[in-house]
Amino acid sequence: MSPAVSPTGETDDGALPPRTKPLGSRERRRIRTMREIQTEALRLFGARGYDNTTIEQIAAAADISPRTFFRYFPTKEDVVLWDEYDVVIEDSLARRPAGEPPGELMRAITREAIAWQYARDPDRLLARHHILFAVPAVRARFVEFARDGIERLIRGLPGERGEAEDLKIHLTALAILDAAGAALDTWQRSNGKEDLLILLDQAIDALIEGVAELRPAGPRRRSRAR
Amino acid sequence: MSPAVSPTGETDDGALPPRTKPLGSRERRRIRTMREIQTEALRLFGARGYDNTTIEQIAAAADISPRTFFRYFPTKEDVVLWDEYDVVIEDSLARRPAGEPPGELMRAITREAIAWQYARDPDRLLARHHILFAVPAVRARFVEFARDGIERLIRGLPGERGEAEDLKIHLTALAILDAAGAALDTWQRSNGKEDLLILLDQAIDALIEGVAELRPAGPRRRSRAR
Amino acid sequence: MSPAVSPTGETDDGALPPRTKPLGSRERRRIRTMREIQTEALRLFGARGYDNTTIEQIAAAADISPRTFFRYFPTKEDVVLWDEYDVVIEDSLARRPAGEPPGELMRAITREAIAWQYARDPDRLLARHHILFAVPAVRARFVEFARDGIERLIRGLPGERGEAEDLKIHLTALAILDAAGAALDTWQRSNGKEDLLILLDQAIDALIEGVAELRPAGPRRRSRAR
Amino acid sequence: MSPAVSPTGETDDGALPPRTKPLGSRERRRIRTMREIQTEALRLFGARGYDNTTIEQIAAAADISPRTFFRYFPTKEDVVLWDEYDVVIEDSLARRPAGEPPGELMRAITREAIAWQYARDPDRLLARHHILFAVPAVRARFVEFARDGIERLIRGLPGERGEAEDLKIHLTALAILDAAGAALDTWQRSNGKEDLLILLDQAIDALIEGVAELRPAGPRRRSRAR
DNA sequence: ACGACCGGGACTCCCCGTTAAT
DNA sequence: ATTAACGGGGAGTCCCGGTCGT
Repeated sequence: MSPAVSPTGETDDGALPPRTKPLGSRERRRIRTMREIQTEALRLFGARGYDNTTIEQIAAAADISPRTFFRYFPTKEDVVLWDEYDVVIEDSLARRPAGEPPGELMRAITREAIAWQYARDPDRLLARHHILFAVPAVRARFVEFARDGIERLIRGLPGERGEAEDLKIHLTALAILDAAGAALDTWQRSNGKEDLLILLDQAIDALIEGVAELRPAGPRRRSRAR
Repeated sequence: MSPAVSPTGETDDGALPPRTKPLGSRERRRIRTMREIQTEALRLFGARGYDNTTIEQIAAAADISPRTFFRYFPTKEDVVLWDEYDVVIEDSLARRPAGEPPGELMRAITREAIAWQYARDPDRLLARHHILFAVPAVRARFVEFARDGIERLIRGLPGERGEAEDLKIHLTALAILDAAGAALDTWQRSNGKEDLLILLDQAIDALIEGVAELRPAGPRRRSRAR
Repeated sequence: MSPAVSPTGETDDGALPPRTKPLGSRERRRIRTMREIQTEALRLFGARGYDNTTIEQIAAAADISPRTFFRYFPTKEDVVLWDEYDVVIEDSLARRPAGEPPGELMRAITREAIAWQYARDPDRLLARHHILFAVPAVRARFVEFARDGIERLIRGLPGERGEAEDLKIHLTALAILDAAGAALDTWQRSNGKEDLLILLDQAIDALIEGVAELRPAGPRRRSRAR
Repeated sequence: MSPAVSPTGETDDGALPPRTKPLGSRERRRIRTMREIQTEALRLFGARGYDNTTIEQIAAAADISPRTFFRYFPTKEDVVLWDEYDVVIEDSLARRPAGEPPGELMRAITREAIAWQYARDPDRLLARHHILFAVPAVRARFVEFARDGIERLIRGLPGERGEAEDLKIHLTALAILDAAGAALDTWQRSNGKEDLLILLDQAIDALIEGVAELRPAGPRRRSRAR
């Protein structure tokens, strides 16, 4: 579990990755506040459990009012899910080679997003995924969140594709996300002892193998050439 | 909206499956009550929206007390998700040929569960999936629900398998479920006009194609973590 | 300010007036709880002001949860407005002579409702009207409340009347209510020193005089016989 | 929905009244902004309902910040109530003949205020009163508002009167306002089809008739309090 | 088994005060 | 000198669970 060393020597806590366009001071401040709240929340969740921690307690610990908590995180679940790599994704996208097959693109984005958090603050990632694993409501929201991300990504893809093609990409991306989820789960169960990125690769390989064993159903009912 | 008649003539599609063991009269009564509650709930959801309908209103419409609602459905979401095929699954399982590859088994179970509802009461299935599609919380709970089903199924599988093998089955099953979800979504968006089972087969074919295009990552091990 | 002496010798606190049909034990209990809550609320309002008192404080003083407060009183305003004579009104109605002109009926009902509270617990009535007078939101809700009462009463009136007749009754009732409001205001400003019922009669007389001085506008624009 | 042309040929109905002192440019600008905000608000209220529209949405539609909304309108209700005739009232007052009986004065002012809006922008008046009728909180605030107006007017009346006289005026004015409210309600329920000013006259006539049927209570003093 | 009653936490909305930016 | 941004706080609604009596 190698802790993150920012390549830039910036001293401010929570340096972000090199950005195409830097964030305004307001945005920076907002992110810092969110991280502070998250820090307190994760601490309390770890100590007393997710369900046994109320927003009021989190707010008190973070020295804000309950009302303000909701200004930053629309729901209690979000304080677990949030991380800064959301911002990173579009950067990743910009760096992918043109013409890369969409499936590979999805995999690469997923991998980078995870790797980034993993390198930067593995403890926080671990704490978040302990809860993610244990609390259905949080997990559910995560899935929803990821699903939205996929749709946005597909819509953002260059070129014209048919519905069938989009469906293919969509399902591939979903399967990759499930694989990532499984990797994260295993990693979290090992308490961060295993190497997350290796687990991720293994999960994707397992996915490829498993799906390859399915027989296409198509010919049974459609005229499309066998 | 005509109930599905499979063009292939396969007998399993939607036919009322022979039950291994019949239900007790108490169980029957419970199921009838649940269906009544669900009927009223779906009617109200359709008329005023899911979020604008309170449990109190559902209870009033179904002539029960709010408290009793929760005796039948642990949450508001469940009244959308619930259907009788839960009971059907173990029957399906019992009828699968021994030695069937797990992936195929998962696909067959999924297909039968959907086909059963589709043949029996397509309008209700449609109403439920309209909501499922529109309300994130319900969708989330559905995913959770399905995920649990997979784990139970895997644990129930005969024979010994290693962790790697289980992971493979797990991810394959998840991918199939996602495909089923996509098919259901498309079907629901078409307002039931399209043939659900054909959509399901198409989705699974799309999944197979899409995942086949991924390059295994395994061999490269861990040249660089990031 | 003569305190109420219940004509019945019942020892239970808060005896209600002789009822056509007695209330169930559940209803009795509910009314007692509401009075307890109101007592605490009025005490706090008197001590610290209406706006400076939170529901949480009232709930704490009444030994209930805030949630329960709202089960009894839908809004904070209602805890000021509520009194038991709501229940009394239909009794009053039943005792009015058949064929009484609607205007007189309205006046009599209003008078009895006020007189009942006035005789029974003038201090409470005074405390409530101090707030009613001082807090616009409460006063507003009171007007709304009274208006509803009038509409219900009109609908409950026997016999067939045209729209024009209903309008006449409606406006007369409203005017009487305003007179009652003015009487209550004056009474409250005198801190209960004046005789409320005399004030009420004076206000209604003033209303009659004042309106009598208006010239009908009708003939200017309508064909109806002068 | 044709603006009213009074059959009587009276010139005061709805004509833009000559202003005693013109408004400053700042004031003009303020009024224009308020009208813009109100326009957007009424549009949203009509489309999605009063309660389902948040201040944030109104602010967004009017391109201002939520905070700024409150600089123009102290509450959400006020955006419905506000209109420009407030300014008109003192003009009306100045033009009334000296020595006019107070009751007639009240009636005339009320009538002019309504007629002015009715002639100027009947659609807006209708939209406002649809909400006024449907949303208790708004209606309540309107009553409060009108009541204040009455008190200010009475205080502004020339000459010395006793308390009894003031009470008479007060109650008469209130009754007239209720009549105006009833007329507005009927008009609004007819969707603006009926002639508002005729309805107003009819309502006042009904009031006069109804109150005339009441017997003065005065002489009987206080034979029995209950 | 059911219903009535109550508790509690999440969450939204209105509204206001303070601070910051223009 | 306005305007926006931010934070705070109270009211109110909803979901859901526990308890008790029937």
